[in-house]
Amino acid sequence: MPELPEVEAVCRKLRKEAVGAVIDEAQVMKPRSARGAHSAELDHAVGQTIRKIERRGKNIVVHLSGGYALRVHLMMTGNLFVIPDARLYSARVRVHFRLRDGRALVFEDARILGNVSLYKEEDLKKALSKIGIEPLSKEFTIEKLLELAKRSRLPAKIYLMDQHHIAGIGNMYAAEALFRARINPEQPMNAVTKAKLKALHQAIIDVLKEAIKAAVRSYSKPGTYGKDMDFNVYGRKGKPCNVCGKPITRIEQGGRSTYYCPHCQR
DNA sequence: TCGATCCTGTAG
DNA sequence: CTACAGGATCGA
Repeated sequence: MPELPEVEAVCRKLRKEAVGAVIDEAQVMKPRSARGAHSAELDHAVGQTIRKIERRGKNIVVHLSGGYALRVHLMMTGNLFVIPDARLYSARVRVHFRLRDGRALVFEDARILGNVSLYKEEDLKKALSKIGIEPLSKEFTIEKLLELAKRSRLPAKIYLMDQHHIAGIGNMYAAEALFRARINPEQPMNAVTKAKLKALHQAIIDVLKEAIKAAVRSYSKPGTYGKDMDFNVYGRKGKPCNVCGKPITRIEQGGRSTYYCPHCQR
């Protein structure tokens, strides 16, 4: 499920449903799903109250009483949500928190790539400090992006997906933002013109905000996974560009697919 | 900085 | 059957 907008949608829903609940039991079905450096045993979550839900990049942070916090990363196929009856959970649930009111907070993850780990608040802060700037925060200004871009020769697409610089952008929205800013995904970040970086700054913000709206709307509706938003380039290999009509190209960057319009993005 | 790797599901 | 998947980490 995850790029910033989808993670944001998950967080918003959890804020309504999970805050105030008390965890009575923590059950790890797949040990791989509960690994994590510096993480404490999940048992420490038992007896604690869910105080607050935050998002940092693509991470979900569930603040608990007692100085602990859960960090959840959905990776490719994870999801975190509340089920009405703790006993009725799917086979894909990897971590299960039974709540005192009979419900459960469950981490579902088909591919077992994501993870849930418990930290002491202090340690978590340290762990998350390596993540880059939040693109929807007021700190993410044009000047900030210009300054960041200057320091990297990474291809623009790889750069956008690298969580150390800007947090929360993944394969789909990186491609979309680059298309809107007319930037070639292979162009080194420090070689992108100032005008295009300005356009990119706005494109990132617009794309993410639109996607959050779409994700919130479609979230909870089954079968809408991947259909939050209409894309100009992502997944459209060979189809006509919405601007110039020439075919969209697919290339590989860092082992991932990149879609773009070679005519519009130079 | 690159490539392999972690896993399973699904589309072609 | 093979190719590919909205992600990140690790070692060489």
